[in-house]
Amino acid sequence: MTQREVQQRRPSIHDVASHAGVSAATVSKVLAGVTTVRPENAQRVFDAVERLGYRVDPLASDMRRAKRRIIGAIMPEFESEFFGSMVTELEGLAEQRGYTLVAASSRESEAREKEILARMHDWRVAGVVLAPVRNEHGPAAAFMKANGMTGVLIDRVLSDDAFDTVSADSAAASAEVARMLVGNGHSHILVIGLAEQAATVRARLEGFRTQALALNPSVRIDVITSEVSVEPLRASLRDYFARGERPTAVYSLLLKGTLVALSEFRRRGWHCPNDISLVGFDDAEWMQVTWPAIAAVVQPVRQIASEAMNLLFRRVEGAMGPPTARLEPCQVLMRESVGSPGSGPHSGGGDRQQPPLS
Amino acid sequence: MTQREVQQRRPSIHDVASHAGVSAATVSKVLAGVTTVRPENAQRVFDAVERLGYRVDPLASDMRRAKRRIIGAIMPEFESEFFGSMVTELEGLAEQRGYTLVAASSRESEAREKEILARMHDWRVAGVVLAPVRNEHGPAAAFMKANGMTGVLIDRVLSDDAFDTVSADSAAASAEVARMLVGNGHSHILVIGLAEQAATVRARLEGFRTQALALNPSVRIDVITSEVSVEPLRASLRDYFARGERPTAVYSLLLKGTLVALSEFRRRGWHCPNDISLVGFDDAEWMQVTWPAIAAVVQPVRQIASEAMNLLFRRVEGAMGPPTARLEPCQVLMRESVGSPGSGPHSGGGDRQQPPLS
DNA sequence: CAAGAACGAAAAATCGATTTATCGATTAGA
DNA sequence: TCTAATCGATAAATCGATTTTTCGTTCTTG
Repeated sequence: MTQREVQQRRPSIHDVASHAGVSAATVSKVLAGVTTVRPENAQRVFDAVERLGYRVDPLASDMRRAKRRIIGAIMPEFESEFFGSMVTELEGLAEQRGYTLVAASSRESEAREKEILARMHDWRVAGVVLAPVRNEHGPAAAFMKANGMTGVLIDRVLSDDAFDTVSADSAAASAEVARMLVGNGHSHILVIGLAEQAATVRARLEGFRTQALALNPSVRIDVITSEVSVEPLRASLRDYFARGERPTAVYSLLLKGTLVALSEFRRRGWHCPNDISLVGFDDAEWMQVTWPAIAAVVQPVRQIASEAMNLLFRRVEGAMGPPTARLEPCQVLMRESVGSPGSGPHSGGGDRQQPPLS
Repeated sequence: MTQREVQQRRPSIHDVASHAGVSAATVSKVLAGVTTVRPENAQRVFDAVERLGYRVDPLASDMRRAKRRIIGAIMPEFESEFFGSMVTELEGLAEQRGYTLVAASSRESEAREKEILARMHDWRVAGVVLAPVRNEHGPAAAFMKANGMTGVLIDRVLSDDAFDTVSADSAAASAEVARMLVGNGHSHILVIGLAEQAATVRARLEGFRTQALALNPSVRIDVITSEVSVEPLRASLRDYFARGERPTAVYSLLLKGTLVALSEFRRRGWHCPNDISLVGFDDAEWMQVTWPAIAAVVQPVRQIASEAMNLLFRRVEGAMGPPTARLEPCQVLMRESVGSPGSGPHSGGGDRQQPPLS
């Protein structure tokens, strides 16, 4: 009966100690790799660990430790490929260093973001990777600052005076999109976006505008943005087209906008690239299999995740010095959704074109 | 100086106790809502909590407690909308009950799945929501059983003799797809899938086949599956078409397959639904904005998540009794990618059709 | 050979909570 | 009036590890 009860509950460090005939402190030292233990005793500890199938309880272990081996990750959402793979990467990197990642979605709400952060602070996480809803000046970053938390800000940020930041080089990528579109002869381009406040969205817009005007000073760039959600953006876009505006290309500053643009094109019976060209910031798996394939800016998820974790652990280990602001280069994928203006609906070369067989 | 140090480190229950002039045990009781405390003392505790900004340390709290308030979630991946929103839902539901969710991706590997599970067992999680890579008979479920862990299996499962299971009603949804396709006159249908071993994929196949044959005994159903990954599937599909096989409709049993099918259609210059019809299991946001919109089976993510958590917490709270196997109904969305066979490439009514304005 | 340094391991304190045992004061009952 | 029961609160034990302190041996060294 006692046998059974002992087997029910997981062995603790004391069980290992008594089986090995040493003290719990010695077991702890052996497992921590301290060398001042007699080899004979160390072997007995290893044997007991093996026999009992003992594993350290990370919760109890973190209890005594100054820095708990937990990393928090807060993303605006998990539904998109970008943040989904971001969490996957972060989790893998945390695990590699023996840390546990606790991830939560702020669901695009700054209020929720702060609540989650408070809860992570309760857990006394060693560090936080925060992808803020809006930008680096939100209440979440302020909370982290006020409570002396260590963290890294990613994605919708440019730079901060307290935290390291890592994001895609939006401006450079947008400049390349400008070269692609203006280079193809487009001189009336619509840019759509959400939350112009977000530093990166502004960077994308400015990067695009500057480069486009440099290449062709007479290019016309219309901008439609919405603060709140996608629906107002959809309404504005609908209005814009209904007024008779006919840009030859659309550059969407974010994935949701690309979807909105596509559905509005659908609604009006327009085809890419014959009737209008389209480029989107943020790539997704489906974009290369649809007809036409959608040109897109690919964000370097792995690099961002890896760099963020490197910076974070440097700070966790006590590194001082001014915060750094990293920009990771993007890749711009030219695809069939971009053509030259004026190749009209019946000029061929559009989505009816037969792709080469391998 | 001492002032500052005190402010550096977060207040513990003892700090609250001394500020309130009571013992730590009393503070604990007040915060737990025990009523045997003099109202006067309770008030002083609340005041001290307020003044110090005290919050319970969940790690220390869970230390003493028998059941730790941590739930583990293991998904095959985070990149897709389905598992992404699943994690979001699960996290919200866990939070509602005061639990912390620790999520990890098995990256479609059973070996990794088991390792993650072992690590969650180390944390002594109260329960686990496992979406197995293959099915309920994998090593992960065996590990949970062997170690007396409580958990719920979701998505790629049908039923189990040890754990409650929750999944989409694949068979019923597939039967509806069969009605849709056969009802539209299709008599040669290709079904593609991955990992036929997965119980749900088999259920989808059988649900489809049974209903299709019931409606038209002479319907021809070809099946292409691949065990390993998507690439062999793509190769087989390419072979199949190269041999001159010309089904009039394709039913993909999973999202990856839908993408593969679309890209193969592209490669051959085929259009939906003129040249071939397409229905996919699993919906995604982009499917309704592409041209044509892709008909799809929508899985009830919220219901699955909610039911899984209900069942899990029932077990966590000690409920006994035989495991249940829930099937949540899906919704089948008819879209433009499905048409009638024989309406040939030049018969109109396909992806060139002008959608109604409004 | 005795004092001191070095070494290895055990004992004890600690982390921050919860829970159980204990204790003093008040009230009830005999 | 004295004992027993009740009540509220405190002290102490506990969870499972890590870290610091203490202690007994052995090895140096003057």
